[in-house]
Amino acid sequence: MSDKKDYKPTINLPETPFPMQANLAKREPDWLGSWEGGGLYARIQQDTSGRPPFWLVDGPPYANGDIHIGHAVNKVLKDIVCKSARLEGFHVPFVPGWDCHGLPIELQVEKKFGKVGEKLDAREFRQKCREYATEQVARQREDFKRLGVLADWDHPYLTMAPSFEAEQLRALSRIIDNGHVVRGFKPVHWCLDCGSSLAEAEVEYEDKKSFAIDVKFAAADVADIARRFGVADAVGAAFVIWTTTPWTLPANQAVAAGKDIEYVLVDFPEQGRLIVAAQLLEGIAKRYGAEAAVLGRATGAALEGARAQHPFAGRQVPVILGEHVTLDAGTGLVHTAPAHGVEDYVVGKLYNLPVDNPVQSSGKFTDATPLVGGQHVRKAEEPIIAALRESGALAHVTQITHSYPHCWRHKTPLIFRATPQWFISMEAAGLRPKALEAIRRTNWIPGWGEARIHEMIKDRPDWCISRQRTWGVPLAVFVERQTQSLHPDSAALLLQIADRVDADGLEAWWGSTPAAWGVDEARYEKCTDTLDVWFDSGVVHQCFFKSNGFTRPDYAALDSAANRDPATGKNGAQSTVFYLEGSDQHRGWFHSSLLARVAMDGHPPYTHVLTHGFTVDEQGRKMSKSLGNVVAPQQVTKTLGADILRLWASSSDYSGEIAISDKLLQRMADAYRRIRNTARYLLGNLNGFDPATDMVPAEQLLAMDRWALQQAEALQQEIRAAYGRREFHQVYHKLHNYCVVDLGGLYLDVLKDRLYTSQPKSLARRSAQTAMFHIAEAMVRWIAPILSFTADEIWAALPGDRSGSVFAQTWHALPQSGATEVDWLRLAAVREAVKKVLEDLRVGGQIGSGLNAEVALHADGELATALATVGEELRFWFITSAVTLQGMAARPQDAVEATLPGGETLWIAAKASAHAKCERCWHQRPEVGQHAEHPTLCERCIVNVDGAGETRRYI
RNA sequence: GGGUCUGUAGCUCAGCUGGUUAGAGCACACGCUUGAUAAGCGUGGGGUCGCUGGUUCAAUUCCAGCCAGACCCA
Repeated sequence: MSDKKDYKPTINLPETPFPMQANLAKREPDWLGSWEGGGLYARIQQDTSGRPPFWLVDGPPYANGDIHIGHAVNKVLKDIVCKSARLEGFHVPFVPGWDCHGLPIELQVEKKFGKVGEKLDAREFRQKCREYATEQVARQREDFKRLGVLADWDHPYLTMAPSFEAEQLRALSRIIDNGHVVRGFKPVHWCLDCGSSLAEAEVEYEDKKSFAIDVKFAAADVADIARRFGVADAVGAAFVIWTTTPWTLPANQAVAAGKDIEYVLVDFPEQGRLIVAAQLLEGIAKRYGAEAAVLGRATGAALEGARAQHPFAGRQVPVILGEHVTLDAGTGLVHTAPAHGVEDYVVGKLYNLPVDNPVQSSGKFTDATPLVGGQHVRKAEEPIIAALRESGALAHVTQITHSYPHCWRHKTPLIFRATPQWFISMEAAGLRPKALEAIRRTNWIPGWGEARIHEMIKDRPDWCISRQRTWGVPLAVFVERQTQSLHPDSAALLLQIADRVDADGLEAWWGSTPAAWGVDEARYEKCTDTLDVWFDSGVVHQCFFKSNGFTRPDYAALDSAANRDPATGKNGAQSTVFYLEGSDQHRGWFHSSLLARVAMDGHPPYTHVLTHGFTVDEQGRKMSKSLGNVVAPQQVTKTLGADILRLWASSSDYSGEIAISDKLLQRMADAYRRIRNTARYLLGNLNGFDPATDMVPAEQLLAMDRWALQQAEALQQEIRAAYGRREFHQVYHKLHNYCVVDLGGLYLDVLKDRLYTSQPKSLARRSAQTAMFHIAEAMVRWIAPILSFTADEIWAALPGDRSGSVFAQTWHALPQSGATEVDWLRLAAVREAVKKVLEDLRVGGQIGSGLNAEVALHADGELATALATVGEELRFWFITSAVTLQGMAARPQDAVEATLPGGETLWIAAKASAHAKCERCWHQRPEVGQHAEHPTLCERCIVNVDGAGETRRYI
């Protein structure tokens, strides 16, 4: 045996199988496999079944195309909400859903198999749509799963499931029964190429070049006009309207003026006497290339009721007042065709104007239409303009380019066309005020969501729920042939139909005759419309619970005073139904869900509604293929791993735009490594620690360990609060800062000496391990909602019983160890000051490691007392070889003054140690070389190696 | 054009009801360590708080306008 002893084996270095390299992209799929194989979701639901419920209702993505980063963000945020709610002690079912009907799927199927009636009949076409949607759901489901989203993937809800569709018809039955459904003729976006109306979401705005014409509507009674303008003579006077849709002139029913706008009667040399808005006269004169003499003035209000001659239809139309009349462009007088414009329709209703619509579904004018009878709308404009010119009614013509609605499929300009449609009326049974009240009782996160949806509901027109499509849930009602009104037993019949659909699917309706339902075929016909797909998803609150075997939440109870926070008046104090979607859904799903539920029973469908922003690139631009800034979630999971994507999703304040780029993701990977390594270090030092036998009681813990646990407790409260506010970026920042600053930069760094050099089973080491164990127990839960894969991996590596899943746990109860007599904040401030002084020595080349130095602190008063409490052990705090404490007066020449944040000052003198370095603990101590047996060790190391072990009290 | 928002260091975020030299972390630079080592520690530089006015003794924080961006609607 050599006389040189090897002390390395007496050092307790961290050891753990938990790898430093996560290799997430490669390993996550294996974990997923074991989650699925072990029926993790079902097991957790079972383990947590006794808890109060927390419903997160999944807004169904549309079953078409692969998921993009926006889908990923949305589902991950939902998953974080669910997982954190479980930690908070709730039972949280998370059932994913898909929106399966609608036009985009029809288009995909058309592309593959042709239009309905070409190669496939409607029934076969629907079957193909169903197959297509099924494939899409399967694809999207795999991508969502890959993100680590813990949900009931084996039992999703589908809007095309017969049980869902049946329940949807029952919902419609109730809404009809409550008197909300009305039939109307309304102008809707109409695609001349589809030959059908379009949903709002199917409309795209693009630039279009249009004729812009000024048209004269001759005054019908010039004496009346003269009187209104206070002039003697108005012979030849004409109202001038401006329009960019000349084809709508055949349907003109009025000229609209602004109530408070001032109009002038002017005389143009060639055009004659014209009536236009005073403010716009200058521009008009420029347009006509002539000067005009003002003859008289009148407000719009004074013109109401005047009569004008339609330029070619041979009828007189009234001058009416409309709030939509502006002075932005034109003449201040607006051509009004109720059949071809929403505002025109609305104002027309006030004045009881006819909604006569001369345009047929084919896009051709009816034969009876003056001037352009039988012609196609697209070919009608030039003849109309020519005729106007000929009759002298055309004051001006030009072309302009403006933003105009287009069909998203054909990219062709749309028209507005009044068509018979079914509506959920905002007024018929008081839906609007009820909905506005329901909004007030709902928690909107962020708070401004309330104002946003309130403004939308306040102004929105009736909800058109009828569509002329093939792939959808039928508007299964019967209509009287003569009057085109609903069968009086519609609500009851719908229930009957729903039961058949439940059993046999939708074809039970499509293939049926009225007689099959006991309806008189001579008098009633089947409505062949489908329901708007927004109605499908809008009744998820009714359908999915039933279709998936859950008891539906009691919406009345959710909306009752018992569930209301008396301070805020908001529902959800006891029981929660949570919706979480992108901010576009204020107009979309939040909106449709609200209207549908309120129409059914007057209650909001949710207690909490959270919205997030959209993803943009690092320069704040939206993602687009042409910009090449698209980040695909599939690519991220394949390269960096889902936990990196999840960490990114959590790191950003989602209330605004959420930026993503490869660079940002790389940053997240760096942050991830830091968190992972912190966990790994904790695990490594728990080597040999069995909580069942080695745990140190709280009151015996060393002071610094108790302090560390207090910090962890304080942080846990902050993290819980942040999860509760759903401010996940706060969780991320707090967690990361904790790992970097509190643990890495302080506690764990200082702790190393004790962990490594004290005896394995000593109180000194067990105390540290106890604290680290609790910190790890707490931390694995903090990160579980976000870094789910990593949390599971840590969970498995932690000592103790791990038979349950980390996702079924509640927050870790950290031991209440009580305050310590050490003033840690002061000590931390002094530590910072010492580090600066040491850095000066380092830069000067006098020391390398801090252990090369010894420090003398010169302080008085409370600060001196605070330091003296810890005394000798301060050297561990600063990670230096020695620390001495003296009064200010005794400071040497080279001492450096330091001022603490609180204003206290002290002097710090640091110098390189002259003593030999202990081979074992690396402290430079005078005792090294003094001991015969262990000449290379310091005193405490000798005790640790050969004796009873050193005693630590504080650090 | 209307509704609802957003704009603090290169990046992600703090800055409560207006009040001393605007804070973190990351990134960056320079060191240390080699017993968390494809790790860890320390020190340091970096912001006219979107712009312009206004209120105030005092504004990143209140008001108005403007600019840029997002979602929704027209």
